[in-house]
Amino acid sequence: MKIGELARRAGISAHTIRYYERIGLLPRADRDGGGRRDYDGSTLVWLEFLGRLKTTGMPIRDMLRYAAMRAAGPATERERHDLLVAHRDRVRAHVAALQSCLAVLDTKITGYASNLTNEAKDDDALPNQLRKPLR
Amino acid sequence: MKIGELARRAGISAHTIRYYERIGLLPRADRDGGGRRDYDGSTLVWLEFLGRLKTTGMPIRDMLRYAAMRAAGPATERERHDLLVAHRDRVRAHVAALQSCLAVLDTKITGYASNLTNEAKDDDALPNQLRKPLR
DNA sequence: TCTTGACTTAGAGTGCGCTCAAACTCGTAG
DNA sequence: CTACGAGTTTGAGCGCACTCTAAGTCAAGA
Repeated sequence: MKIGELARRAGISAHTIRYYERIGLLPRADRDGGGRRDYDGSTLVWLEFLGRLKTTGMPIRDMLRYAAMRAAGPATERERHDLLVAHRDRVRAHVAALQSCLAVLDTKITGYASNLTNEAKDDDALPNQLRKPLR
Repeated sequence: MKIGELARRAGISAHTIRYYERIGLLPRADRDGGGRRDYDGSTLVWLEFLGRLKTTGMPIRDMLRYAAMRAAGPATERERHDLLVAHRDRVRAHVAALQSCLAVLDTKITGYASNLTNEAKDDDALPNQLRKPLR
């Protein structure tokens, strides 16, 4: 698989794939006769996993640590486990924070919506000052 | 309230508050006799709301749009409502993505954990090749 | 043979959101 | 009076994660 196809399948740009290789997030790719990168399916699987880590907000330097451990073999499995557990905990906390923010957003949206409804229903029935303020 | 106290209470730096004022996210603050910024509670409330937007990943340029609408008065309420609804939808989608990533993380963590347990229990009972691979 | 398009490299540039520096002014405590 | 800490300004610098440029190579199709 050439870099273009891998990029398309992983949903990132070929530029980004080369960048990842440069910084060590991807191992140096095998080359074909003309010096072009040639990938197999395992790279796609790895990129998909990196995408999960990225979606969940892991910084590249931590992905590098994980990638280095992976490359170092099974002796690092405990460390890898611990890194993922710590990351999962952070992600869970972040999801909780987002949900609390969503509740605030819902409240505010409801406020705007009822205000807009009132305006449509009884536009001049109340002076502006008596409407529920929105902040 | 001086900028230092506001910063402490909002959980951001005074630098950041001045930066927000510079770019128009905060209105120009009232000054005391010596030209220092003097805030009332409403600024803290606004900063707290901005913090929610930030936590949920809204870029500053969208916060600026929202702030500009707020400053423009009640005529923009429908637009503000729509902006928040669009944002809420994006946040909900992001939460869903995070939860799907969390499921993948859980699976991987379980894989490492069982592998670590096996190693502790019957370290030499199986050749490495027969262990469940972890990717 | 010629053209097209995907690929190669090293390195420069971009956008975001701060974060800090330098040089200065105040108000208050000792 | 002096020292200190907290504030002021403009503008530069930073860390992150790409993203693009320039100049060149290569393989396949018309």
